[in-house]
Amino acid sequence: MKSQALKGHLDLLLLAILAEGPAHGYAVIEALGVRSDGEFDLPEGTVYPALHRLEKAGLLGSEWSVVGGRRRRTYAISTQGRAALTEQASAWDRFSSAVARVIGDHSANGEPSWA
Amino acid sequence: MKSQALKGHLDLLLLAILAEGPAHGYAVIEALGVRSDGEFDLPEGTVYPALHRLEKAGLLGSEWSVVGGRRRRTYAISTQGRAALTEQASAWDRFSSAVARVIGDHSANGEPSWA
DNA sequence: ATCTACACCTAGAAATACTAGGTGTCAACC
DNA sequence: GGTTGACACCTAGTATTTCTAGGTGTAGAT
Repeated sequence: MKSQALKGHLDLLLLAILAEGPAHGYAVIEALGVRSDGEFDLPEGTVYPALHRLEKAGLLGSEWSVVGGRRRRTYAISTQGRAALTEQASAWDRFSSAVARVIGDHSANGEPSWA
Repeated sequence: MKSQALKGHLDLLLLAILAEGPAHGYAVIEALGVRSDGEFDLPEGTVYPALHRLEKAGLLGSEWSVVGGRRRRTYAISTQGRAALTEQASAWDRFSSAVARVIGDHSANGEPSWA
């Protein structure tokens, strides 16, 4: 817990989207927007470098293609990526319920600890 | 949403702890550990600068004292800080439920979008 | 005397996410 | 024929956050 207890969660989101099937970067951004009901409208400058990072880490593979005259780089999750997804999803569960415990429970208003 | 959609959540945690009553830095770290059931065991180098930042931003006030021969800096949340807490708590709710929507729902496995 | 817990601090490194540009294709519209 | 907007990719540099790795000093117990 001492190590990066408050890490970012973008990798988890990207892996989750790609766990449903291969997609290219632009489609990943749109899927995140749709699946989050508009909460996530991530700039390309955030997502593309992250995809590159995940590919370099072996969690994704990619392939170029041309569709309708436009080139696309389609990413697919790897076995390692699925393992990372499982791990990060459970880390998210722990993290988010810990946050809930901290911010909820505003009832225990007895003596302040500093007396 | 386009702007810092994935911000860190430390400020929220600190404000939530201090909303229950004033406390000094070391006590805040311990309270976070206890309230999160050990999930958050944050290094001092993470927490102290964050408290300074929040004070500079006007969300906290602080006062020095000496207890048992040891000097302490006790922080208290300000009115602005309470407003920020309310705002950040609801941002957290939106954020965490959006994450849940993205990583849950692994059933819709129809045609991949890339055809 | 030394060690641990308490209690504070900072500088610099590492990582993350964003801004702000850039390239090029295609379809629609004027 | 020219512009505009959606599609689709990219990177360099910046801002911010968080962590590492030290440092100082008091008090109490061994």
